[in-house]
Amino acid sequence: MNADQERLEQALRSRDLRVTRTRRAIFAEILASSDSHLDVRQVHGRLMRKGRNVSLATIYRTLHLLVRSGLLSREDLGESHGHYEPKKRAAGHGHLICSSCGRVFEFADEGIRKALAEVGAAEDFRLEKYSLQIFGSCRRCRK
Amino acid sequence: MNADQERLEQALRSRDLRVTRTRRAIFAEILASSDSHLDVRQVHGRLMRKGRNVSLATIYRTLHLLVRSGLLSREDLGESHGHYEPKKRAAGHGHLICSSCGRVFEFADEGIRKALAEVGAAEDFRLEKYSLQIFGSCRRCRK
DNA sequence: ATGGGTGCAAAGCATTTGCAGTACA
DNA sequence: TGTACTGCAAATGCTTTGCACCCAT
Repeated sequence: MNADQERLEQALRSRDLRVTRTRRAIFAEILASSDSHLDVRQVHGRLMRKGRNVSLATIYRTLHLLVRSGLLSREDLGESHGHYEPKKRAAGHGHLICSSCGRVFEFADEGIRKALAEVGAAEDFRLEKYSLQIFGSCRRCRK
Repeated sequence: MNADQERLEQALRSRDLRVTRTRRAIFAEILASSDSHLDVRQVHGRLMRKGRNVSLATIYRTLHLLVRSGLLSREDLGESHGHYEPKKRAAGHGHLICSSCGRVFEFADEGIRKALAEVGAAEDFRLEKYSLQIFGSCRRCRK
């Protein structure tokens, strides 16, 4: 049993929720592709290909649950559906999205964090989290 | 005929598109509520209340058109549907969104702009535009 | 008049929900 | 064993599309 699965068990048990095979599988799938920002259909496809018959409804329910429990975060990458990734410690981080090839690069820059805090302060706004998407073209696509 | 309507005519004519009553009305509605970030249903509601029988389909089509023409921009404010506002000169600006009352405050901070450009440069990414949402609680709601 | 614009209804996606059956504590 | 969990299918919400009619040019 690895550390991530233990975090999952702990999070679920502490909320009197059950630790099921399906929940383990869904959580593991997101972690295994932590740099790909999977969407619901991708998670479903990967599980089905492994012979796990999991319904879309359960995936939606489980992902919501894991987001509420603080294990995952849902990201908006400029498409009509959401993407999921393991939750970072910081209260937010940004995504560089290539408009051409669609690849996503993450970043968490301290300068931005500070600039955001200042903007919030100027408006007397208590910052909880932020969501930042930068669209552009990556080096590979510019050639 | 005011300056905004002239901009609309110019934008449409230059693309060999027709200047219709319906398009004028939709554009005017967004401008009239430029600080409210209207969504499609709100635009529809306001027009209907004024006795203009405009279909949702046409509103969707027209808003897309105006975004493509550079007159409006579509913003994602963390809901499952989009919001529209007059397009600003700058290639992007952010929104402070109160998680409690839902009010939206805009800002365009030079410090953030610079920090973003630096992040892009570090990854050799050519920045086209950005979208930034800061969630938190406004002063009024914290009391 | 003629081709683009519009309303209406149906279709398309992403997501949620009701319900009956299944499996974890 | 009892109840939360799950699959299935139907429902929902937002948005797009097909088609016949309408109106700017």
